[in-house]
Amino acid sequence: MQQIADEAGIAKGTLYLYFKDKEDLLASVADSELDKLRAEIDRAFLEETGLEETLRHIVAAQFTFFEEHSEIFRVYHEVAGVGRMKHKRDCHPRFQAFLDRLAGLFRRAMAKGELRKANPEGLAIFMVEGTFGIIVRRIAGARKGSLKDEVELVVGTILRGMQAGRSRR
Amino acid sequence: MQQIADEAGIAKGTLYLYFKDKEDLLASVADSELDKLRAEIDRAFLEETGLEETLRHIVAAQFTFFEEHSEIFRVYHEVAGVGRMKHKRDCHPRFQAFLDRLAGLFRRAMAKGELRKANPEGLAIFMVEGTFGIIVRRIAGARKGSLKDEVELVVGTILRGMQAGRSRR
Amino acid sequence: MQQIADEAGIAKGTLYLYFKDKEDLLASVADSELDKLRAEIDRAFLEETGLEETLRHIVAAQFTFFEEHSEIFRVYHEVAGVGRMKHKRDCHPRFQAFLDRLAGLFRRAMAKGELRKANPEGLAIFMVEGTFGIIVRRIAGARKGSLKDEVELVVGTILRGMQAGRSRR
Amino acid sequence: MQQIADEAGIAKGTLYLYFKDKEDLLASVADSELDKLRAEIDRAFLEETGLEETLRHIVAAQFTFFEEHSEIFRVYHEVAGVGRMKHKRDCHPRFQAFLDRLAGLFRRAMAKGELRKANPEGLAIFMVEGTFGIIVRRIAGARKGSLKDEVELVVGTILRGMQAGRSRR
DNA sequence: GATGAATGAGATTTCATTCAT
DNA sequence: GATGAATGAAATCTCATTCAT
Repeated sequence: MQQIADEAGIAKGTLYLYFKDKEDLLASVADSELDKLRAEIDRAFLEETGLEETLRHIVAAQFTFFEEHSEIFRVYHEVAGVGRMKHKRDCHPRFQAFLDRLAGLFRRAMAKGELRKANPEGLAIFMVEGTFGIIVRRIAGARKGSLKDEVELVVGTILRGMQAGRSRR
Repeated sequence: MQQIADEAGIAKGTLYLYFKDKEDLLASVADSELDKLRAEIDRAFLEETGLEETLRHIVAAQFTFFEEHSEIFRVYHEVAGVGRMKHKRDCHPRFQAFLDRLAGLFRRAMAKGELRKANPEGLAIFMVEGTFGIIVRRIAGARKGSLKDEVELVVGTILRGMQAGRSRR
Repeated sequence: MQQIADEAGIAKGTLYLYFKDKEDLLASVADSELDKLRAEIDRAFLEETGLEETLRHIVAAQFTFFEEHSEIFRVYHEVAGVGRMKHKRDCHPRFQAFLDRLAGLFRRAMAKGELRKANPEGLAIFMVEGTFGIIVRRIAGARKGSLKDEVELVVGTILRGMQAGRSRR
Repeated sequence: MQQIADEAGIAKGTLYLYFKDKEDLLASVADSELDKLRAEIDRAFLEETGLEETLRHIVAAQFTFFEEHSEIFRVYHEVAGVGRMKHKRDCHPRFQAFLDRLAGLFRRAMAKGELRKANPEGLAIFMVEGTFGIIVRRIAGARKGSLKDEVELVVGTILRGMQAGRSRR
């Protein structure tokens, strides 16, 4: 809490004027800042640009957002997904909602025959956590390279896989 | 530590007979048990069954091992990869070695033309962390389904992607 | 630490706001209060009143200070000289500096022919630890008697010894 | 206790077959080994060689004994004199007895006019603790020099003091 | 008797939370 | 509202002591 207050440039006690406790703070901070990311992802889901563009939009939004808000990523990761599931048995409702929405996107694409049949929830988790794995390493400075390439790696792999001779339509 | 001791049915102080401190305990527990997983993954890397079978072997080994050692996964995840990178700036050497080896496998496959050109380290991270995402949810009880299907989801996606009309050779 | 906190009328945790750890606390407490004693001893060394008066001044300062700060003596003795040498292999730098200064005083007096030739460091240690031995017993209540007599005992013995017929100038 | 057991070449538990608890062990160990020193000091007190030789004998016995039993000195110092007075309010009965005997020696010498009048208990404490101060530093390796010189420093100072022109009878 | 693994009370230290200013 | 010194519950760690083998 001291560390958070320091970075925020306010006093430790002041935090408790705005947040009930630490958990509330973590959730709220992530929540409020993340609204920008959520808005962007919302837009991705709503615009009717087809599966590939939608995925590209979502993944690019994540890379871009956390590139500029690396402090938040730590909190987000702690409170939202895998990090939280080590304490509680579920992930954050908002995060779950995002996963569900992504799974829904996959499910519809499977129904339309755009994607082959598979477990849509699993695919959503796989893509999102895999993406987070790459983001963590970027934040730690262990990866350079353009965001564009990272996005292409994720979306290209999910859609077309890595097998040669199948990569371009 | 008290909690760990309680679960182990021994006294708090007893833990310190076997481990220097908390960090040592976490690392050691994971390390010793994980040797079985490492051995299995070693075997996967060494047998010459082709890229697809090797990947399948690795991923299946991970799912199977953590299915039976779910307690370890928490520790492992904390000490090895993403979890650790939130405290330190690098991941565990053994984990990094695994990532490197996997990246090497990808790199050679790319050189041979089996896989299309991409960033092999990024691909390794993506696959491993994505897999862990699924494992966490299985452990939490949020996912049922056969291990075979989970493996197929991961390996199939990595190799062939999800786009319809490209899934079988 | 609990005991110290209790006596100070504050909470255990509060101690750690002011001191890094237990050792720091012990050293600091002794250090800060001891500045008064150090100042007095400094004065003794600096005023040019001759060997005998200087020694009398130093020894009197020690008796007087620890008479009024008996709590400190315990800490001081633990952290500074003999007490510390049972843990570490040296005594506290400040204490060593005091011993050196005293030895220097003796050395110069020997050079001038005021004192007979002997090992000045040994003499300094002997006088200081001997003095501390008496102080401990005063603090414990095992000795009454005027401070003046105690000082006379120490300084008189060091300078003129106890042999009869040699005691007065 | 582990350390003590190791040095003794027996198991920790075995210590408790012979000693009730740690304090008992420290006291007993010191006691039994110290019997040799006590015997020597007894001899010093009993032989009728005059004050100076008696003191020389006592001090030499202490230097010699602790030179060869430096491990004991730590215990002895903790359990007997100044060290103990930081916990309890008195020193060890045996140590007190030694101090009393030494003070008695001084008192008789004062009565006979061999020593000038002073506080015999204080003188005993001063001499013994001063001697211990030098011994500690020898054990720590901070002092070299012959035992003979150390003895001479102590006894010479006590009897004749350091003032020039008074040193030899 | 001897052992040393196990114990647990107690010591040190941390840190989320409170509250007087 | 804002502050940060103070708190104390809980965490980590130590070590004298016990007891099954």
